[in-house]
Amino acid sequence: MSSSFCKPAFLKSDEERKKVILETGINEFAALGLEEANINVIAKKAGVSVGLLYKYFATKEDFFLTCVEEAVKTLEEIVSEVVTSNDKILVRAEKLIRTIQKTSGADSKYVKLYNEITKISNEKELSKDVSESAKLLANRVEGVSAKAYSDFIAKAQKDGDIRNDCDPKMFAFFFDSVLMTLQFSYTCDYYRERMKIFCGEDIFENDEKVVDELLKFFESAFTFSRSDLK
Amino acid sequence: MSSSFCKPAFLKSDEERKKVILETGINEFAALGLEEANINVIAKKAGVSVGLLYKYFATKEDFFLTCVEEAVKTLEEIVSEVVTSNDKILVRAEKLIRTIQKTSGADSKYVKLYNEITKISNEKELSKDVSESAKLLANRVEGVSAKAYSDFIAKAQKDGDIRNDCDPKMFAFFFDSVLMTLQFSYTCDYYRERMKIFCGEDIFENDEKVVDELLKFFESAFTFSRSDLK
Amino acid sequence: MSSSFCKPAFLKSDEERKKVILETGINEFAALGLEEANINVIAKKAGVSVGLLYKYFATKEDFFLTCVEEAVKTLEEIVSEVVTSNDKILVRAEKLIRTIQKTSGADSKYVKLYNEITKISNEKELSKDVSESAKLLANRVEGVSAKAYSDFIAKAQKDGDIRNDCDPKMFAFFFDSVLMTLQFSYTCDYYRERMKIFCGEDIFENDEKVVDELLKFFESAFTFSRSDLK
Amino acid sequence: MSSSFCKPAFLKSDEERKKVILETGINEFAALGLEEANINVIAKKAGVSVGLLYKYFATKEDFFLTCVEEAVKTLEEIVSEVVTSNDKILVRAEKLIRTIQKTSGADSKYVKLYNEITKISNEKELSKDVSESAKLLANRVEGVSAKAYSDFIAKAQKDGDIRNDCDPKMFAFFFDSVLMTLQFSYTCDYYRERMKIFCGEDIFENDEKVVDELLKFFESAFTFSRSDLK
DNA sequence: AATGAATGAGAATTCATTCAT
DNA sequence: TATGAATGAATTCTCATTCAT
Repeated sequence: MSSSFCKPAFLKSDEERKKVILETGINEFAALGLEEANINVIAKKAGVSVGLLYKYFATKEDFFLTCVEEAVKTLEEIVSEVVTSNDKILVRAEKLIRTIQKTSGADSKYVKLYNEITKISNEKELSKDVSESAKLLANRVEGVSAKAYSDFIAKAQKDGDIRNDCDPKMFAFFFDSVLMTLQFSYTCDYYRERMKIFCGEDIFENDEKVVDELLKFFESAFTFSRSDLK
Repeated sequence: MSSSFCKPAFLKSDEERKKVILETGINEFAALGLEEANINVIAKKAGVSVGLLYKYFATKEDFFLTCVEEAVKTLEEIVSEVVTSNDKILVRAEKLIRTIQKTSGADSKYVKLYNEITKISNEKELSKDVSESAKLLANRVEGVSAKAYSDFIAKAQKDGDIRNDCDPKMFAFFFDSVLMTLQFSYTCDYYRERMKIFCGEDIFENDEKVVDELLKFFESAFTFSRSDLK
Repeated sequence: MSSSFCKPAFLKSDEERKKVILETGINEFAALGLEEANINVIAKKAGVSVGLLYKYFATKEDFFLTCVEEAVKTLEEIVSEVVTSNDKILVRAEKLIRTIQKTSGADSKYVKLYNEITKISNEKELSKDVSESAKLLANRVEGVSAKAYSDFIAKAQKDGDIRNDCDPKMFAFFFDSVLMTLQFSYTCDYYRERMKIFCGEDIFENDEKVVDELLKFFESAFTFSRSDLK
Repeated sequence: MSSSFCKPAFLKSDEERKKVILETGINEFAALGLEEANINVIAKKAGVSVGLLYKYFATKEDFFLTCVEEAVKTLEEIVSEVVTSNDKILVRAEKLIRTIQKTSGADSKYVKLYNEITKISNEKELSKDVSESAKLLANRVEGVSAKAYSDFIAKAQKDGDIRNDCDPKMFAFFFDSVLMTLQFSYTCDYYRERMKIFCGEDIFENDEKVVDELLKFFESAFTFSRSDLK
């Protein structure tokens, strides 16, 4: 909420410029990571001087965090739009899947940046503050869906729509895990390759198949089992 | 097959030394990442000279890849042991989950290193070869499970054990996605936090609950649904 | 006479503003030195814009010199007041010592700035003009006392008050050296420590002792010796 | 004693190189001061790489302190040689004065560096450690003479050589103050100018006069006064 | 084979100075 | 006249890589 990683000067500055700086930052950090990205290069690409960047952000890390925050905000918006609808669970799942598939293009940088954080938080030697802050920021995305998912599952249980012998929170976690992995598969090189290995080289030309099969998987998972398996 | 990112000298050198060097490298790269890790520091920690390291590996990247290769080999072994058993699918799933839970300690470095790769493969500016090679290496881990899972699912379908209206490959992908995310949750800081958000602060003191719920989830997912959901 | 290192605009500006700017400058330069002091910070502290500062002074160095000039003026006033009295030499000495002891608090910045110059004038690489000008300015303080002291000593010799086998100028120099060092001891960290080493940790709580002993020293020095020393 | 501002690597390095590095550092720091001196320039002048300098010293400040330490050691040697002789006080004084006059040439850098410290210890914004350490180091020079002077004066009092109604410590302080100022006058630009103002333009071509007059001053100061002054 | 001292290009950050408003 | 946002050269420090021993 309180965007606390930039200096006041940044907030006061021109909207257009703010946008350009954040966008350039997000692009670079998403493409190269925190360490590899170069402040001087970012400044040049954004069409401002290094000095100005340092008027706006005390350190490279603060600038990074501000970019992450922006990316997270965007993701939150995308996610909460779909997540807070009143549709039945499978309808929502379908919407989420299709959003993930569409998002892969232009907005992939937000996901990539988010993915970058999942790694950074492990790194010792990085000032505790940076990794901790990055983690907290990115967790906001999870926060949105975690609550929405488990609430919805709980309600669906009450309505008798889905099995009631399961823990809504745990199932929400499994549900989100598949979707998050799918998200990465549509945006990050590595996960893309991984998905191809599992699903075949042409899987990314077959969006409908992905929707169908994943819905089947979720439908099944949430329903009472025949229980003759074993 | 043996992609060999090292110079012949390394292969010829003492077994013990090879082991120490790789272990130190894996530790450091897992803890700090490719950029942040320092060759001079690794050399010191491994008890050899930098010079020798450069006799063994042409570049830092080559050394990194050799470490990744080693980590991947270890993961492959761990995975294939469980994956290639002849148990029914849920028995296998349980074994995998318990392995993941046990592995979190000592062997976490292999997973962390594997996680590092998922990021690197996105990075432009990194010599194409490095990210490409890292991707290929890590994908070997997927290769093992992808094949095993989909084969097994296909067989289970034939046997009538599980629903036959689903694509074995796709389901194998979803299955693995949940497990991989679980794996990360037990080893990487960020995913750990994420799991807590979904499942509660004390989830890591409740291994049995995780096993139970996830098995329920999988059992359900693989079985015919009551199909009255909508 | 008015060496004027400032632009005409400064002279024309509001008295109050001039005062604030010089005071802030003197404070900062005294506390941090020429290099370490920051024009942007000074501007902020003085409540004016950097731009205005540059309307008033062509360079940081010019601003520094103007501050030095002001400090020197103040010191000159303090010094000449005491120095030009008509008292006997020891009475004057006592007044000087007591002034030094009292001055240590609020006006210490002038002495510190003066002390800063003693260093700057050594520095090559600094535009010749700056160090040269600083030297000339600060020497004005010396000028006042040098003349006063040697004149007085010469007169005292004529009056038979003090030994006449000594060079008034040289003795004035020795006299001033002790007083200047005392001055620094009461204002600058380093000299303070040095005085403690010589005179004991509690010397600064014993102003009277300092007065007494130093007067004894001076009295003796200026009087005919028993001459049996060897 | 424990030269604790450099890394072990420096101590292990070639004697000749150590000498060159310290000498270059002392020269530069003496000429330009801590802030203005440039590590890259020093490295070039010393004929080594910046990298190596940073192998030897963790920071610019540490390098500076090592140089100061070296300068102080040299000064201590010079001082203690003269100071600890068994001569009568005026004989010693003469030796000290002549040493100061001779030292002015080649060894002036040590004095200049020492003078630099007297300023640094005032500067806020400088890491406390640096100024504190510099102060402690330089105080060692004082330590040597403070002890020697007051001991000697006390002894001379017992022997009836000098007045016994004065505090040996205080008189030692006044004695050293004149000598220190003389020292600076023979080495530092500013004090040189100051001495000229007091003693005349040609004072530096008149070493004997300085010796004579200062000895007179000291002789007188230490002897019983005729006490008819006032 | 093995060492580790030495290199130097490159990156983050600062701050005197300018200039459009 | 006054502002303060913007500039970018310059500085400290890091670390992959080399090479004489």
